[in-house]
Parts: sequence; C-alpha cells; structure tokens
Amino acid sequence: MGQNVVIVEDELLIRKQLETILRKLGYEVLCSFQNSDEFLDRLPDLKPDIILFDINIKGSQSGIQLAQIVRDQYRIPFVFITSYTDRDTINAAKVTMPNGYVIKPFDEKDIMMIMEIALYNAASFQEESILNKQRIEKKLNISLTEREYITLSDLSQGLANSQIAAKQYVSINTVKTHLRNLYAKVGVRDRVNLVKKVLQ
Amino acid sequence: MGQNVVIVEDELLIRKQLETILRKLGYEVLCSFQNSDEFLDRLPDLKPDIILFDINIKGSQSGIQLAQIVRDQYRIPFVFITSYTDRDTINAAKVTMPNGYVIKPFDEKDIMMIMEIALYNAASFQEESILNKQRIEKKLNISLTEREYITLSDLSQGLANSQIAAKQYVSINTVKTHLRNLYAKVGVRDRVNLVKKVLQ
DNA sequence: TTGAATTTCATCCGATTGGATGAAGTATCC
DNA sequence: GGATACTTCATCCAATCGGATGAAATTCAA
Repeated sequence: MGQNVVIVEDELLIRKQLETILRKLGYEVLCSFQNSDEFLDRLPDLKPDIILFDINIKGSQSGIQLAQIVRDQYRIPFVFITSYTDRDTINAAKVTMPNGYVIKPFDEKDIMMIMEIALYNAASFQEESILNKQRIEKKLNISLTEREYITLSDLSQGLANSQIAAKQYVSINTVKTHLRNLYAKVGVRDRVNLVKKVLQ
Repeated sequence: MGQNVVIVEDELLIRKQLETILRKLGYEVLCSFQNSDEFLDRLPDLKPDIILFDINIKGSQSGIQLAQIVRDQYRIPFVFITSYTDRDTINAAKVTMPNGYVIKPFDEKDIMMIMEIALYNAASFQEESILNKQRIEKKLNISLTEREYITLSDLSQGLANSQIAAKQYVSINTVKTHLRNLYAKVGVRDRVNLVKKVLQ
C-alpha cells in the first residue's frame, strides 16, 4: 500500500530530509535526482505514483516545463517543492499547473496531507477525464490500439484535432486517421457521438 | 483581501471553534448554518469565496449531494469537515468530489493550508476569479465595459467564439463585436495577442 | 521474410472559424 | 430632446476545421 515516490531536488540536505520524512510516512522513495535531464531520462523506467520536485530545478528544462511534461506525457501527479518566501514562483506554479501543489517549510504532517491531496486529485481526475483503456474496450466491446486510445482520451477532453496533433507531435492527418478508425470501430459518424458513447 | 467563508455544520461547538479559528486566520465568516436546506436557501444571496461544510450535515440533501450542487450550480470551492476516524465517509468524499477536501482534527495551520489549496484549485478551474477587472484595466490602462470584461474572461479560458456566445446567450456576432472593441482598446490584432497581453 | 496490423501523412471538400465592416436597438446622462 | 456609450446583430471573406478517401512507412508476429 506504500506509494512509490521520486524526488527531484538539487539541494542535498533537503533531498535527504525529504527522503527520511517520506520513508517514515510509509512512502517508498524509488530514486532521487539532482537535475531535470537525468530525471527525464529515467522517468520512463521508474513508475512512481507521485513525484516531488523542486520548481527551481537545474537542467535544460524549467520546473514549469518539466511539470507540463510530467502532466501531459506521463500523467503522474506531482508536488512542487519551494520555499515559503518564494511567492513569485508559487504564483507562477499556481497559474501554470492546476494539479501541482506547493510545499512550504517541511513538516511531516504538511507533506503527508499535501501528498494525499495530490493523490486524491489525481485519482478523481483520472476517474473523470482520463479514460481507462480496458474499461472502454470492455464497455464498447472493441479493441483499441495505443494511439487510438490516446487520441480518444485527448478527444474526450474536448481538444480539437489540431490540439491533439500538437500534443502528440504528429500531423493533423494522423489524428484524423485514428479518429476515422475509432468511428468505424465504435460505429459512429463523428466525434460528438464517439464521446457520447464513451462517456455513456 | 480577507476571503469570505460560509460554514455548514450542525454541531454548535465545532461551528464556534471553526469560526474562531477562521477569523483569527483573517477569513470573514459570513454565516453559519445548521442544516442543508437553510444553507441552500441563503446561498444565492451570500457570495462566499469558499464553503466549509460537514459531510454528514442534516437536511434533505446528503453532504455529497450538497457538494455536487455547490460545485455544479454555484461553482464555489468547498472543504469537507469530517472527523479523523470517519474513514468511510472520507473515502466516499474522495471518490465523489474531485475538488472537495477533507479536514481532519482542527489545527489552524491545517485549515489554512487546506483552504488555500482549495482556493488555488478553484482559481485555476474558474479562471474568471483570477481575471480581476480592475487589475486588468489598470495594467492595460483601459476601461472595460461589463460585457467586454466577461467576454475577455471567457476568451482567456480558451473558449471559441461559438462557445462564448452559447455561454452568454447571445449571438456569435455580438461576441465578435466585443472582441473587436477589445482588440482596438488593447491595441492588438487578434485573440491570441489579446490573451498574451492580459496574462502578461 | 512475408503479411497483417499499426502508425504516419497528403489531398479534396463542405462546414465552420475568426476577423472586418456596417448598422440597429437600448440605455444613460446633460 | 439630443449626444453618448453600450449592447446587439447581419453580411462578407480568407483561413481553418472536421471528415472521407487513398496510400506510404513502420512494427511485429508467424
């Protein structure tokens, strides 16, 4: 039942402090990283339930950029680490990241509560808008390819074809093909009826 | 700057305790209710920034139902109040309510943090509350009409003209006119540059 | 290595988009 | 009453959208 955690934080002292607290709270710290590039390399292998990372992390990506990658490509909930006094950064994080949370000074109870909330949110978020592949396949009695599933997920979030294409780094034509195949598999004529069927 | 709060809690002792803590934290407690019906009657008049309510509130609606009404019809962020030991209720709340949070035993710091998080979330969900009319007028050194402000708010949430029109119950032409006037006032050519200027 | 499944992209077309222009109806204040 | 600002709507147009069709490139199991 212990959740797997990954930490991205360049200050050694804080990193060690976090590890200690998290282990004490029953979380399993899979790995700690000192910069964003290393983290992005290893992330596909590690499959953390939640990520804590410094919003001012060093590396080729800013903390916000990193958060967007984690959110959009990996869909792993995360928590920002930042100092209490760093109000500008906190505000930037708030605006940019609806699902990221800010930890203030380290207190076991705070950390646990914030992480619980992040995990709650992620769970209910996935419940609502991130579709479960197996469940859909079973419900509609079809089999989805990986790309079709992702395209369907993006579509059911209300994204336009061009937005889906940008998000997946493919051309708009590719998206249209996946949609066409989805229409055929599900037996609908257009995107609206597809989403209707998927969402019951 | 103090946020307006409404409390729905049937136990007098807890209610008073909450009021004291919240006032101490700088929140303004607009009103306290003992049951859900009374609360629903008065809610349209009061315009709280956030609502705290007991998940086991008495009345014709259950706490979860009440939360759904608050979320879907009034779009006001809220926080659940429940006892630490009430694990089943907490779990039910988690599943049902993506934006509701659970307060355990009362500790000033906990309450403040949870409420801040709830408000953050609400803010990033309903970006309207982030887009403050006066602030924009001052920043861009222009004066906005009511309709222009609402249109700008909707636009900055990424809505299409047709969606804005549907939301405001006007024709798409009306929306276009407001946008045209906004472009002229702000001195931009199109919607993208408008939003860029507004969001810095 | 052959073949099927998957992923990718181009082209065509009717419908819709955002934006430009013009203008009518409605308040509101001198 | 008239001037002013605000809100509403219609029409035109180039650009883009979603969808239909066809077809390469890639992956992968038989």
